[in-house]
Formats: sequence, structure tokens, C-alpha cells
Amino acid sequence: MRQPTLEEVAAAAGVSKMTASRALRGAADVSAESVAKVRAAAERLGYVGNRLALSLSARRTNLVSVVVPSMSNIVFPEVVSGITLGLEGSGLQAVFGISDYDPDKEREVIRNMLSWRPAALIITGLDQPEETLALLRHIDIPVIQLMDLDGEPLDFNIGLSHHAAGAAMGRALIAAGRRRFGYIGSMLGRDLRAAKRREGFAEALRDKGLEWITSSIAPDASSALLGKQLTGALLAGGRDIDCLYYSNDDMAAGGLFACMELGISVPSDILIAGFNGLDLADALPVQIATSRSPRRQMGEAAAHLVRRVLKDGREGVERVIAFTPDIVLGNG
Amino acid sequence: MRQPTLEEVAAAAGVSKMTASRALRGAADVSAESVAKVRAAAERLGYVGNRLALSLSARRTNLVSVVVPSMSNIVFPEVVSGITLGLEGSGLQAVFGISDYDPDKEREVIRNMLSWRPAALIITGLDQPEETLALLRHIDIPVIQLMDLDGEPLDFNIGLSHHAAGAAMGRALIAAGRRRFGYIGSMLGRDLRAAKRREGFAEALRDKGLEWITSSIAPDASSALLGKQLTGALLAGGRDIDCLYYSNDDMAAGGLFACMELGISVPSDILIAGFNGLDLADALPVQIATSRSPRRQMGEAAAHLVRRVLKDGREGVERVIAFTPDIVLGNG
DNA sequence: ATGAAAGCGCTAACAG
DNA sequence: CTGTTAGCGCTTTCAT
Repeated sequence: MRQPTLEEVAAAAGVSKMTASRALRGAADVSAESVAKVRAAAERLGYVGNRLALSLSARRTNLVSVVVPSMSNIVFPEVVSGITLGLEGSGLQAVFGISDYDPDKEREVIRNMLSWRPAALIITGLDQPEETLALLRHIDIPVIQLMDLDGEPLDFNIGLSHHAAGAAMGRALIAAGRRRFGYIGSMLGRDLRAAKRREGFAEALRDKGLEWITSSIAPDASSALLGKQLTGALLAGGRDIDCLYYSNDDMAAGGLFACMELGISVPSDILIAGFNGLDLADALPVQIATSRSPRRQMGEAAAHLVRRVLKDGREGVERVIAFTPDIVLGNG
Repeated sequence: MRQPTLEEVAAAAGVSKMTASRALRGAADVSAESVAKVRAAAERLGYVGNRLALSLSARRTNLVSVVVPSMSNIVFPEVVSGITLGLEGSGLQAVFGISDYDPDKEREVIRNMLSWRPAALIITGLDQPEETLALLRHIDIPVIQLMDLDGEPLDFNIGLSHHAAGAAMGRALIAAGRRRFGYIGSMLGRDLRAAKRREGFAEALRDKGLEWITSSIAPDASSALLGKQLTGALLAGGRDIDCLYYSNDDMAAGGLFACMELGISVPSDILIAGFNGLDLADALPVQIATSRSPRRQMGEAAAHLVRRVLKDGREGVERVIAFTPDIVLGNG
């Protein structure tokens, strides 16, 4: 049951391929009669246009390729939702690839996406290896590096400074009276943005003559369970801590749960701070400190940028859009 | 800076287009010398094959289209991860679309995906309206309906019975001594699988002469915060309840948090039951009851089914793969 | 308002 | 082992 072609629809409607093509695309200069006949024929035959042929012929696609590190951490699906939402009604279609936080895989995924000749490319972060950048320099579509701002953008850049976000949180917690800081994180070798936050935070500590009292970093993917386990282990070590900074809110939520089980009062004994401002954080029985990153907005901003550049060209479009996360210290 | 074509690579290598094509695809019957020359030329020119042309010419794509209702509920990204993982190394590429739980939008998304002539299609659930099914009956690619089993599959079907899952949880909770049940959910008009669980649960209650004492259903998307709010409101109503069944674990986690804030002991005063077996549930300070749905496995199973059918045809391939969620009552 | 011709970049099917 | 020919299904361009 091969899909019918435009030619078959045209034949069924008794017009030429071109008239059928124009009719289905709603072009001007087609008689109402032709339009009606073609529409009816298409409907009857169950015609679905072939975008491969369309795109090859028109020498452009409606594809916006998006590469994210993971789908297991809810922040990336949220960014993805923002992009999809922001593209709605534009005729553009987002296509997603997952790099698993692996630079080599990322390059392969990007390469694979480029073979579909997308109209624009959105990738995560600014830390692609030179080999990947070389690949991207060869193409003439808009490339948007999303979510991070700490580095030299290739083309367009939308995001926030994770270094600054970490530093701001560090300063806020010091201002709130905390002095004895521990860090709990995961996968910092691969989640470079989390590493930047940790470094920014550490810098804020150094500025006040402080430093991490203890630090626990696992190689696994972040999760509430991991945060809980690491926190339990760290606290069993008996370090004198009054604040724990986590690589993100998932980990921090787990940390909170560990404290609740151990009877440690949050935030009076230990203040717990994460990053992201997840919906989950708002529901927790005890509020944790966090930085609200505007994930959906960053996604939408990227989508809007793509629409604008594809429609009106790059002239006058700012290369960098900077977001600043809000710090929420919570009821602690 | 137009992307170079195969013809240009061939010219640069001093061979014909066909030899270049074969060399790059690693076909047999090409001299080592030609392969080397072509590879070098491709490398030098930064050649990235054009899949539009490839697919149009070869009359097939390597695309597996996947349509899910949402990316905001972590279970769908997990399924998506499972599919991506299961497709790895096959040369097949998953492409995702989001329906927002809207049947009309779902049809449009499917239509849009079909215009790319995918090799297979994976959609969520069995409850597509007739108009969508009609669209799908016209095509000859494998279609997999994923996650649900309660209904008549179009082609292939992988999932679990949500009705049975709800009923099993109901029976388990009755067996655990609970008698006064409340329900808290969201968006049941659109999340049909949650509605089926609720119905199955209610049937288990009826079998024992019981029924919902109270029920609170919001139109919004599920979240921990919503679960917390609805639970708070419901408990403020002063109903005499000893068990709350939620539409999913996110909602249930919020319910747990509400109880913790209100000083209600879980599970001794109220047992909290959800659905999914999220990672989060394992980290909670008090374990909630849940049914572990094998989301990643369902995704992988779908991917493997696709690989098999595309490779060896449909003969001898079972049409239905049934999963059964494990019930975890927890430490209650 | 409509159609015919040419071609997008690639591969399948033959020939050599 | 290599090349030639003929499309894939559509749009673009140019006629009419």
C-alpha cells in the first residue's frame, strides 16, 4: 500500500502536478474549482506530502535540530518543551538528539542531524571540543548554544552564567550566616555546568576566607536517591557542617530526605541548597534554597531567535541573551 | 558556504559519483586506493551526506517516529530514553513529537511525522480517535501502540493494563487492611491511562462492597505541588480516610508532603499510594505504595520490536507484549 | 490560471 | 572494480 504521490493526486483531480502542488499549498493564482478538485482527490486518496522530496527540491527543511545531554534529568525535557512551544505556529519542527553527556557522541549526533540539512541548530552549552566546533564552522545555518554563558559562543548564545549563579548562591548563604560548607554532587566531569557552579560557589567562599569543609562527588547521574545516599554517608562521617550545596535540586531534595530521616533539623542545623528551582522544590515539606533557572524561557527564547533569524536574517539580532537565575533562600 | 555534494567529493577524489558513494558507505568491491582517496577528499571538504537525497533515492528512511503526550512528566522522557537506547547501533534514528494530550494535535503531529516517511511509528496508548486510526491504516509501516494494553491494537501493542494495575493496587490495599479510600488525581479527561487505573481501583473496591469516600480531581497537569494542594484541601475537609490513591507518584509525593506538614502519620493514619515507581519514590523519607511501571523497558521493547520487524519482517512476531507492574506497598 | 522542463543529491540496476 | 543511466517526488523557473 504505497503512499500516493502528488502526481497521482493530480491525475485523479484531472490537473497537472504543478496545479495540484499549488492548490495544496494554498498558493494564490489557482482557480477555486481546481483547489476544490485537488483537495477532494487528496482527501480521497489519503495523500500525505513527502517532505523528503519537498525539502530536497526546495533546498531547505523546516527542521530545527536540538541536541541535549540527557532526557533523564527533567530540566532538559523542560527546555525541549519550551523550544517546541516557541516554535509552534511557525511551520518549523524541532528534532531532538541525546548526547548522554558524551562529547564524542555529541559530535556524532550533531553530524547525524546535519545530514538532514536542518534550518537551524540548537546545542547545549559552550564547551564542545574543537573537532565539533570545526564541524559547525563549515555550515551556514544559525547555531545557538543554549543554557550556558561561560565561554566564547560560536554564533548565538542564550543562557545563564553558572559560575556567577554558584557565586551568587555562595554569597547569599554566607550573608545568611552560614560558614561551614559542604558540597555534594555528581558526574562533574561530564556535567560541566554543575562544575562551574561549584567553582563559582568556591570562589565566593574564598573571598570570605572560607573553603569547603567536605565534598562528596559521585560519578553516577544525579538523582534524589543519590543525593540522599551521599548525604547520609557524609553526615555519618560526623563533619561539623551548617550548609550543604548540591549540584542540583534533585540531589538537594534527596539530601533533605536524608536529614529528615536522621532527625537533623533543616534549615536550623543544616541549610540545604540546590539549583534549578524545580517544581518539586516548591512542594517539599521544608523549603530548600535554590536558584530558579528559567529553563522553559531559555527554550522559548531560542525558538524565537531561530524564527526571527530564519525570517529576517541575522542583521540587528543580538548574539547573546543572558538570563539571571533568582535565588530563593526559602523559609530557612 | 553551501555544503559540498557527493559529486564534488568525487571530483576532488578523481572518481565517479558512484565510486565515491560506495567508498563512503563502506561497500565491498571498491579498491583500497579509491576508498582512501574518497575518504580524504570527503574529510578535506567537510562532506556530510545529505539524507534527504539518500532517503528519497533509496525510498526509505532510518527514522522511527515517536509521539508522546508530554515531556513534562518524567515518565515520557524515560520511555524516550529507552527507545533511543534500544535503537542504538541499529542505524535507526528516533524522532519525537509531543501531542500535549490533545487528540487533534496528536493527529497533526502524526501526519507531520508521516510526511517524513518514517520506517516505523510508535505512538502512546490505544485510544486514538477513528480519524487518526484511518490515517494509520493507510500506511504500511509497523505501528506500535505503547504503554497501554486496554483496547484493540491497530498493529503491534506493548504496554501494561492500567485497569488491571489499578485493580491490583486496590486489592492489595484492601488486603493490607485499608477500608476508607479517597482518590486524588488530575486531568483524567486527557490522561486516559490514569482514568483507567482509577476505574480498575474502583472496581476492586466494589468487589468488596466499598467505594470512594471522596475524590478530588483537578484539570491541571499532575505535579507534586498539585498533589500537595489537593491533599491539603481534601484533608481540611475532615473526611475520615485511611488511604489515598493518587493518579501517579508525583501527585502522591505531594500528598505525602502535605501529610508531613499537617502532622498526619504515614502510613499509620493514612496510607499513600501512587503509580509509576519513580526514582523519587525510593528517596522519600517515608515510603509510599506504588506500582512500578517498566517505562524504560517498554521503550526498549518497542525499539527491539521495530528492529526485528524492519530486519526480518513481521512473520512470527507476536503482536502484543504485556508487562505487569510490581506492586510495592513499602514500609507501611 | 496552468503546464512543461529541469533539477535538488543521492542510490539501484545495469553494464562494462 | 568502476561507471552510466534512470529515477526517487517534489518545487522552481519559465512559458503559455
